[in-house]
Amino acid sequence: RLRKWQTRARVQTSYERNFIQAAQELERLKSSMGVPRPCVEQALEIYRQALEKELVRGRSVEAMAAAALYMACRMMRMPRPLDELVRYTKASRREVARCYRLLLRELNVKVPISDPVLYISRIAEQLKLSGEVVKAAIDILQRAKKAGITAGKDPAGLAAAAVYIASLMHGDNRTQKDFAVAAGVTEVTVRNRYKELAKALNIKVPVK
Amino acid sequence: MSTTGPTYRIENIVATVNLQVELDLEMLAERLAMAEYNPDQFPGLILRLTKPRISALIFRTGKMVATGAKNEEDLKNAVRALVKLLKDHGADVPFDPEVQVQNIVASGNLHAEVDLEQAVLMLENAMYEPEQFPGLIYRMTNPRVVILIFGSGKIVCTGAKSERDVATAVQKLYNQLKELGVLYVEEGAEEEESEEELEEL
DNA sequence: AAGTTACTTTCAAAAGC
DNA sequence: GCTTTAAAAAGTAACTT
Repeated sequence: RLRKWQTRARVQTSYERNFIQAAQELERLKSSMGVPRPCVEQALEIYRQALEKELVRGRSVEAMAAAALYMACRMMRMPRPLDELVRYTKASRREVARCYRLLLRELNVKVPISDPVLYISRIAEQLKLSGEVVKAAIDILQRAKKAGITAGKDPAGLAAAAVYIASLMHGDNRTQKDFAVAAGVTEVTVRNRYKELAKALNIKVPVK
Repeated sequence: MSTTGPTYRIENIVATVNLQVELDLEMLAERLAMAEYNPDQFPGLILRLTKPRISALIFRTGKMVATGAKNEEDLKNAVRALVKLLKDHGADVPFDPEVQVQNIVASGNLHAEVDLEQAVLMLENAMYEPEQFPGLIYRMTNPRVVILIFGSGKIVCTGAKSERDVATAVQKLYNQLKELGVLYVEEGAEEEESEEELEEL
């Protein structure tokens, strides 16, 4: 056994072993969550940098890999909510969030500010909405941002409400709950954002 | 009429007290009805005072942590009350133990809305993740405090060891944000905000 | 849909796991 | 790192009524 250990130690450092574990975990997340390959590749690069800066010490490979993937998806402009990502890992939300903050601080990476517009496509896909509706929703969000009513709000909730309003204006008859589920927020949140957006942007919704 | 600069109010003071003597927490827990003591869960005995509403964590080593005070006066009164309480229940503790303020939490108001997206791009050591928390988290270097900044202009300052640090930090934050041009006052509300917070200093 | 309660974030100290 | 205390901010969530 000693010889086997020596052989392994010679060809595979702890760094490499850890990296391989992370790569396997990211591969698993990719297939279970349906994350695009570019995001996984970006996550691998982030994880590699984290390993080089020894940020993985004392932390679980799963938590750091999940945090790297979360960051990678945002960098690739294909954000996945942290709460959704956490459902596929055995690491706790708290641990993943802590790793993410560590990566933000220690790596010289720029993660774009979370933009509610990026949450529209996923909602639209799930509800099979038209390009017209998507365009209208994007316009609503841009106006909302100019009106200064988006500060501190969950981008997913803002996106859900914008798409809901855009759908109503295009004669769609799906409920607030459909949009809430698609966005991963509650109906209460969609309703609150909807009221604020309609009021601030003077949006009149056709009474069906 | 002047809703000029920023205002703040101390919400909580955390302090440590060193009684310099070993304490029998088991005995104290038996004699003090209001005491909460679950050594399996936490090594400290928990006492909640009601006069000034302050909570104390008392440890075997004679060290304690007092939280909940809104001013130094309440803190001093609480320490006196705690000392008397412990003495009355068999613990031989000194009358005026050493008290050290460890952290001060204050809420505040910049009286102007803040463009958090712009602010996070221009401030060093700032983080803004609306997906997880509505406030921008700003780590100020000097004074060394952490400030949570909300879009409404309301803030929370924590980590300060003195009220002076809070005052300095809040004013400095206001100046920095103003300089960065990320503060906005509602067009028709330059001089309002109805609330009664005249007692903020 | 309104209300209530409760959790997210930040901080520091204590003793011990 | 965790456990426990307290407190505020604004948003979101989960129950009740």
